[in-house]
Amino acid sequence: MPVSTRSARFSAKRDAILDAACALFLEQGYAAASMDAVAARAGVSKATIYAHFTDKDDLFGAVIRMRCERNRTFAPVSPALDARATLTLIGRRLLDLLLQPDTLAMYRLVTAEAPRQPELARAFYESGPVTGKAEIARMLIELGHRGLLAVEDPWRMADLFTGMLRADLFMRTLLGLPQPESSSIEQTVAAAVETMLRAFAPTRTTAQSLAG
Amino acid sequence: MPVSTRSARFSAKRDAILDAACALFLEQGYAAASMDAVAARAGVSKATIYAHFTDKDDLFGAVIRMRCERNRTFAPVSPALDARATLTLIGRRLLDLLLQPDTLAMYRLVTAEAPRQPELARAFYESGPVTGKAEIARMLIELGHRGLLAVEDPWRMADLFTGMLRADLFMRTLLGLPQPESSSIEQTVAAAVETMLRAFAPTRTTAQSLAG
DNA sequence: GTCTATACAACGATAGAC
DNA sequence: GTCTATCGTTGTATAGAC
Repeated sequence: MPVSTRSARFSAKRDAILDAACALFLEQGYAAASMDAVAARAGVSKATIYAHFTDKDDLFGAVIRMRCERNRTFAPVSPALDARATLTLIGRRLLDLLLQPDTLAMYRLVTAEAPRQPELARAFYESGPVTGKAEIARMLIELGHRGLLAVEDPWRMADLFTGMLRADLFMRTLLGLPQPESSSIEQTVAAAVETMLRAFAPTRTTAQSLAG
Repeated sequence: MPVSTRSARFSAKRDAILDAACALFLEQGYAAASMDAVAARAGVSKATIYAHFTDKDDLFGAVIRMRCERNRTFAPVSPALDARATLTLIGRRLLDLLLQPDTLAMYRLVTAEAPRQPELARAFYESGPVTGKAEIARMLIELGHRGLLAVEDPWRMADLFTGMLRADLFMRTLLGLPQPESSSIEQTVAAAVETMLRAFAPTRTTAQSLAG
C-alpha cells in the first residue's frame, strides 16, 4: 500500500505523475488521456504509476482533488472604494479567472465526468463556485454595512451577479468560438455591475441613516 | 457512398442507429459509448453502422446535428401580460428546459468535445443559446414598445436575464448535486425577474408618453 | 445493405527482476 | 519503488458471403 507510506505522499515521481496526468486530462479529457501517455510525459514507467495509484480512476481523483485544493482566494478589496468600483474590480477578477484556459478545461472535464464521479463533482463545486460566491457575498455584506448597496440576501445577490458575469462571453469561450468585440470582458462586467447597481441601489433612508 | 443515396438518408436502420447512438452518447459520453454498444442497442450489426457512417466521428457529428435541428421554439407569450408575468413565464420555460436531463447531457457532451469538434460546438451554440436569446430579445423589444420596460440593448438584456437564470441551480443540477429547496426553479426565476424589473423599470416619461 | 467473423491496434493492468 | 516485458481485453474498423 504505497499510498499510506510517508515517502509515497511526498515522492518526486509521484508529483511528476500528478502533473503529467493533470495536463493530459485537461488537454484531452479523461478517456483520451492514456496511462501510457501519462507515463511518457512524467518520465516514468507505467508500472510506477500503478505503484502510486490503484487504477486510472484513482489517479483521476487525485488530480482533481489536487487542483481543488489550490484554492486561490481573491485579494482583498480596498475598503475605500464605492459600490461601482468594488463590483467592477471583483467582477473583472472573477471573469478573468473563469476565462482562463485551465479553468475552462477543468470545467469541461468535471462536468463531463460528473455523472460517473459524483464525489469529485461535489469537491469541485465546493472549492470553486461556492468559495468564489462566499467571497463575493462577504464583499456585498461589507457594501451593505456601509450603506452603499441594499443587501438583503447576499448569497442570492452573489448568485445573480456571478450568473450575469458567466453569460454569453463565458459560453462562447467555453465552446471555443471566435469572440466578437461586443462581448469583451470589460463590457460584460460593466453590464453586470450596472444592473446590480440599479436593482440594489440603497434606499434613501438606509443611506442617510448610515451616512449621518 | 451510401450517405449520398436517397434510400440511405431515409433508412429505418439508419434512424435506429442514430437514435441508439444519441442515447448512448448522452448517457455515457463520446469515448465511453462503444460502436458495439450502439450496434446492439440499434439492433443491427456493426458493419451496418459503417455502411452508413464513415467512422465514429462521423456518427457523432450526425447525432449532434440531428439534435440541433430539433429546434424547439417557445410558445408565444400572450400580449396581455405585464412585464413581471411575461418575464416570469419565459424564465420558467427556459429554466425548465435547461434543467431537463437531456439538455444537461447534451451540454456536457458538446462542451467536453468542443476542443476537438469546433464545428459541432458552433452548431450547438447557434441552435441553442443563440436561438433562445433571440426569442427573449424579441419579447423584450415587445415589452419595450409597450412602455413596460426600459429596453435599450435587448440582446444584452437577454444575456443578463439568461445568465441569472443559469446560475447556482443550473450548476448544481449539471454536477448532479442534491438541491436544497432554497434554490428551486420558482425562487431562481423570481429573483432574476425581480432584478430585471428593478434594473430596467421604465422611466416615468417613457411610460407616460406611451400610456397617454 | 446487411450479416458473421475477424484483423489489428490501443488500452488498462500485472509479473517478475532488481 | 522502479524498471522491462507482457498478458488479456476491449475497441475501431474491415473482409467476404449473401
